[in-house]
Amino acid sequence: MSRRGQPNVATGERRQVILAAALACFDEIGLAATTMEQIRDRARCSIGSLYHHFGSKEGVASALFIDGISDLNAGLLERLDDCGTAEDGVRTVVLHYGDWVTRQATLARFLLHSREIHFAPEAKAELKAIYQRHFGAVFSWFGRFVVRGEMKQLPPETYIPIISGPIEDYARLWLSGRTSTPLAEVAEVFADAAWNAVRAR
Amino acid sequence: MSRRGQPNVATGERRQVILAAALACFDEIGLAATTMEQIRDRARCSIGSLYHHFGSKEGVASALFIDGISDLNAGLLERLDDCGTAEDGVRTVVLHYGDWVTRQATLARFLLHSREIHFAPEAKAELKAIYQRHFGAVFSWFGRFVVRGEMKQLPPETYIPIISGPIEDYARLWLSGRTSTPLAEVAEVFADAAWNAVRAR
Amino acid sequence: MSRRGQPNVATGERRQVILAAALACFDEIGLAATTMEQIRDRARCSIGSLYHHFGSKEGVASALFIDGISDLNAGLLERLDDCGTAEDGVRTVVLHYGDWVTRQATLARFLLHSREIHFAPEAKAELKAIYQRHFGAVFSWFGRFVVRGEMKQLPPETYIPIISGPIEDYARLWLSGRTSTPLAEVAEVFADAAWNAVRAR
Amino acid sequence: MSRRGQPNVATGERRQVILAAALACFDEIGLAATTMEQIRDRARCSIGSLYHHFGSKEGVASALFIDGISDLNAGLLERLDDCGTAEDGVRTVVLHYGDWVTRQATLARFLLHSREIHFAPEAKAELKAIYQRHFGAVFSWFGRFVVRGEMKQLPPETYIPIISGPIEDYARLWLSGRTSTPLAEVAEVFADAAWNAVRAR
DNA sequence: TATGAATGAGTCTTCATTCAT
DNA sequence: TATGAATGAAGACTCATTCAT
Repeated sequence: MSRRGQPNVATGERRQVILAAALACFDEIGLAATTMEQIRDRARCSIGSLYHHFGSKEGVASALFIDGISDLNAGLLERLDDCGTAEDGVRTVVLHYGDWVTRQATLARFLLHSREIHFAPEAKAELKAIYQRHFGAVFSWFGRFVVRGEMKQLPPETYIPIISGPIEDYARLWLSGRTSTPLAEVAEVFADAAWNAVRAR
Repeated sequence: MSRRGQPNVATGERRQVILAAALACFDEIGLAATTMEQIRDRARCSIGSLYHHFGSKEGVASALFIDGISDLNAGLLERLDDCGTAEDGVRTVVLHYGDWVTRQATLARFLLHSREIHFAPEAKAELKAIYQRHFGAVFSWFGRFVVRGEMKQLPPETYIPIISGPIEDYARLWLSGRTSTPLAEVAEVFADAAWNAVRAR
Repeated sequence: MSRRGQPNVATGERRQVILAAALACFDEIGLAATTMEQIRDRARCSIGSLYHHFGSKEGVASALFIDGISDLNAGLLERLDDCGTAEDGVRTVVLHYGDWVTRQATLARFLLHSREIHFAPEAKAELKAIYQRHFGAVFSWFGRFVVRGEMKQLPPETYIPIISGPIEDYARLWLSGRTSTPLAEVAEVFADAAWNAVRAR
Repeated sequence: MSRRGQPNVATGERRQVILAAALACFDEIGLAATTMEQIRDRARCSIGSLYHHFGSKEGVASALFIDGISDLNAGLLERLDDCGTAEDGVRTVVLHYGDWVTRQATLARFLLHSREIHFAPEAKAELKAIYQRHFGAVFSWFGRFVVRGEMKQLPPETYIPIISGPIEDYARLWLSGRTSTPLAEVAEVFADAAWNAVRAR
């Protein structure tokens, strides 16, 4: 039984309420500094309920992280489906990231600080699988354009930093409140830069 | 020789010994999970000495962070002094970051996770001053090239993400061990991409 | 039976056990010098239980103080109910104090050193309310005798020191072991002195 | 060499500065909560100096207490010298206490909470000697009036509580700020009460 | 499934005291 | 006499987790 998409509404709702409460706490107080008691207060449930649904504090953080990453990834693949050209694809990667971070600012802030989370082996494995599936699909989508000579041939590990690095960096800036210009307003600049950096000449 | 047979370290040296010990602990165990006891064991000093020099655990982390950022910044300004062209400057920003991260991998890993640190108001103010001074100098260095039309005119907040974002993103990857290709080997790729993204055409 | 074979005490009972243990410790070791560990050892409960019930060391002391004062006050009002004359009332104030201190010597010793306790604002407010209610009742009881001219008209704040001061002073002496003559044996002397000091002539 | 009255002016001054600083700290922060560091800050001297003069924190408190008690006692004996009648003597005991507490309010507050001090055996012995000498002199002064039948014959331990208890009780009240009527204004009332309580009829 | 009182190992931090200079 | 950096034992308190109901 997978964690997501189960029809058990009551349970699923309780789960979501807890995750939302935890996210708010992690964001305001920090992951390490947040206590289960604080999550419980915010979720208006019992300590027992927390442990029933997530097993541990780390379990809450893992679930939040995995749900978040899955949503972010799924959205990209969906939009990539409608793209026809390399430029379209590259710009979509950048713009989708900008859109998603704007819509899910708090969750995005949490995802960007994942290194604080001590994932259990199980969660680690699940994450690895998710990443492999996702980046497999993305690379397979872009591969043909490199083959056709429409995109530069670069060391494989550098494509993602070059395309997503700038907007991700700006997202950190914006999410931490150190800049007031909305992501949406500058996303096109990063899309341009990304395409300029990887297009073949 | 001091009471328990340890060499009587000069004050400044003692400070450095503690910071090095703390960095090693934060890196291996994580900031939140590291205890003052562990730092003390590693620094071979007393708990009292730790508190005498840094006041609190957060004080140790703050000092480490400020020292690190200052070193990184100072190095860049020094190298920028020898640059004559815009391209030279842009490439130097990227390459210096790559060099520094390679040389100071552990410290770099720590700096990249600054959000875990709960800076005291004082430390916050000091950091702000450091950033303002540094970025003031950097922007003033590059400003003339934008004026002369040798670099694109972009929203000011986007230059740093566009130029440094990719190598920073790759640095995260490399520092976390998720790629084995050394930073030095791909740094030129990011330098090219950065210059391509900001040069005027 | 609970986990470690201790009888599963009712919540109220557990509270009382802790308070009794704390009182014994405070008396033997001193408030400041008593550690929570010592209280726990004596109460045969966990540290967590201590904090669950009282929140802090100061919380234990406050509760002990408030419970004690309440018991002392309640006893006086009860006995005052049965008094018909001013002399009866004045003597009862003195004698009840003597009786109570004799019966509750340890608790009395603790109450007489209240200034060591750092009450939280909440506890302070509760205490103030208790005092106001109590002294309001006592003054209202005695008021008619002053009006009728059976007791001297004195500055209001001096009645309590004049009536209770001597026996309280002696109680300090006796409780600290600096005199061996029991309170009960000299209480009548203080009752006489009190009545002599406030009766109208 | 006794602690008081030495002609070494410089040293004596430093001693007084420290004692004054300590008194202020004890009064504001509480004896147990005051740290040597706080005393040092207030006395503007070094930690080493503190230990040189008083040996320990408890040593500071003891010296303060002994100096205070000695001053209070000496003043009474001086004034008693000028008294001719029993009534004069009894009233003087009460009024001198009131005067002294008014003049030395902070010191008085400290003396009234002596139970917090953990005197060293030496200090304990010194104190005991001081008390014996003082109360010996006082009792010897009053003794003749009891013999002559001018004062009531009471259990010896009850004289002091009866005579001094009320004003001491009021002093506690006033020193703690729970009454605004100055001691001086009500001292006569307590003098009257004391004389009424012990005069022979 | 839900509840929340109880647990206790583990932290950070304090602070009286020492002693080489 | 004076200084103050260094020491480390000791304490208050936290909080993830358990489990009987």
